Amino acid sequence: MDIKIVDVARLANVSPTTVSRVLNNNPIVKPKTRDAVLKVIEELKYVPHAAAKNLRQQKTMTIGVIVSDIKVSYNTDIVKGIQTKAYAQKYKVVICDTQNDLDIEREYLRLLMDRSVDGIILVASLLPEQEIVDLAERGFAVGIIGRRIDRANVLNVHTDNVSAAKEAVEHLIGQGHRDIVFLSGYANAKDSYDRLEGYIKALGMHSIPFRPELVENGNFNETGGYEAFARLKEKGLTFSAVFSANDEMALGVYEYCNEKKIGIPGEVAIVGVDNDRVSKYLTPSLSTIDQPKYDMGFLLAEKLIRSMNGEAEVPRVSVLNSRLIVRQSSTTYSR
Amino acid sequence: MDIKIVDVARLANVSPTTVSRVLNNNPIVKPKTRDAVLKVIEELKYVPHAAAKNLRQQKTMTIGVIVSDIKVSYNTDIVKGIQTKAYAQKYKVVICDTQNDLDIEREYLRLLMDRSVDGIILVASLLPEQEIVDLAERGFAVGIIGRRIDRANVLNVHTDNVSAAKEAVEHLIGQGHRDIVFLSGYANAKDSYDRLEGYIKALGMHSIPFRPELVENGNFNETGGYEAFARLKEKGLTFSAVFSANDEMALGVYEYCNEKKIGIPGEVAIVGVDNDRVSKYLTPSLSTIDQPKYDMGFLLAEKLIRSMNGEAEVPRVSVLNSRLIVRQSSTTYSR
DNA sequence: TTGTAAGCGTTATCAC
DNA sequence: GTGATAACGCTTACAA
Repeated sequence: MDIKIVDVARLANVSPTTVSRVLNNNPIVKPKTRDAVLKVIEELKYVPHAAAKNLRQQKTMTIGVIVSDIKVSYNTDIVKGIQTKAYAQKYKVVICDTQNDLDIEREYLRLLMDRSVDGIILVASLLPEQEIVDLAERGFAVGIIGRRIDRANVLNVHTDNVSAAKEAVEHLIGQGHRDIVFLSGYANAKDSYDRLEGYIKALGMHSIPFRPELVENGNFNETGGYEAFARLKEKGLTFSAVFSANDEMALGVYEYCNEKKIGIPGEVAIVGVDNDRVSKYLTPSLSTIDQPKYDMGFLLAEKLIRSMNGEAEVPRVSVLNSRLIVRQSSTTYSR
Repeated sequence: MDIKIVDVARLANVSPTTVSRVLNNNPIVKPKTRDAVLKVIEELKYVPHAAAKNLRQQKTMTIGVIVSDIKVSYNTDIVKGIQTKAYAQKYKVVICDTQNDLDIEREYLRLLMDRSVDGIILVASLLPEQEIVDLAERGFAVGIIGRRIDRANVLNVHTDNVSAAKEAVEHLIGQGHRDIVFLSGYANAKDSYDRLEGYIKALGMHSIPFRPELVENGNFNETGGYEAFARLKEKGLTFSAVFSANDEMALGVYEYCNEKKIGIPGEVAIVGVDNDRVSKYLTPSLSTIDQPKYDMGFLLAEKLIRSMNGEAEVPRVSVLNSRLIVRQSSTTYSR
């Protein structure tokens, strides 16, 4: 437990420097010496002390990932992508879960600024854009996934929410719907705003008037979706379809419909966003927009690592394509 | 970015020691000095360097959690419990995802042995018991969740798998079933073995002969469950119920039944284990054994922190109760 | 109440 | 090829 490099050095009859060289695979050491040292390391079960190494080298080979909620499959899929790239490059990954709380997110950020990580990735971040920019300006390697942001030194991978939403709504229109609800997320979330834009565009392309009363906020979670849908119903509004800015809120709609015996998709068709793990298991299975979550994580990790390694020409922003997965909840002919 | 304690000290006209005292809330510093120092810290946006601090103090205030798969809700629920306790005590949490690969698990373990964490928690670990014991013997603070293990210096929280399985199977028997399949996990998993024991006990208590041909291995995953169930069906065995050692495998059974139009619970009743996030969304909803995952995480984190702080009398092993959640998949009268 | 100086365990630099 | 030595940035005796 408290064996250090000098202990190894002593037992192997070499200097600490040599041991260090062996540890770092410096090819200059004579094979014979190297083997002797390795034997002692094995014998003593020596493990280098990370803090000492980090202090001396001023880097940690670790990436910090700040996630809104580790239980959401959208986030974990992204994390998987990050991990895969990171490990391949010998980077470790530290995951921090903010529980969707902006203050906790800030606290974590401060925590990670102690240089225990070489770079930071934000997933589903609530942080105001300016604070992210500040971070970058202070010299930290920062990337953000899922949210569109185009600022100096901030790496970004996102999907085109506008056109994805448009595709989803057009799909509903194609199924014969004209009165389509839009369930939005937090008002301040750009994601949500973009989806609204796509929704309006789709309506416009088919000459369907935009009815603002059909837009309701469900705060991106199940309960919020339930309540938003309940409000719409209780107002007595007429509509035959729902486009939900994420699958979680759609779950709330399912629940409400179950309780009130409202048939899906017969009486209400639904399309969500995120392709959450549960959505394909629902009855009826939920149509949704699938984002290439894993790839987004992988790609941003790659960008970040390249930029941490001093590469100047790392493309700052990448846009990946999402795709509509049509399942039972939006198709009248099946079931 | 590279502001250090001396820079703060210089600007505040004090010694580095005083700055350090302010940072660590040492009450001995005069309020006036303290304020002056804080102002400079703020001004310079100084953040202490973790590696230097860790090196000097020989601790990191970080707990490492090694998890089999971050996508499985069983794991994330536990992690949430760990986090909550840890953060309350000012500990950070590092999550490592082994992707159910024993070699990756070993690699992570080696990584964490560099003293970048003060203690290690294993969740759904595949590691042979002896290796865990070795870890503890080398002086690391180690805890393991979900798997029963009673060895010196290894902290443990688990549930009583035997009686939980017994309860589930007795529930099925109570519903009139006598020919009950047991879908097991990896052969070497103690968890799975315990559940088998409970299964056999329950049969015994109701004088139902144990039929070994009704036990099939599904490797704890969806595909495995599908295939195991298919093998049973193709052998032409008769049975009216399935007890699956986890919910994932039950998903496979659902899939098979869907394809072959086998009615659940009419033709086959099913009970799983884990209360996975998806299980309540299935149709029919899946009866399952719910373990207090969050509490398990919380409790083990508490044990670990206490033991890292040198408390001698930390109870090594705790057993929590799981409970049967009866849903539609095992009750003939409903739906 | 504050400051001086040593030391945590590595690795980088420079000799040999 | 190998080794002595300084330095990374902080905390903690001990002194003042």
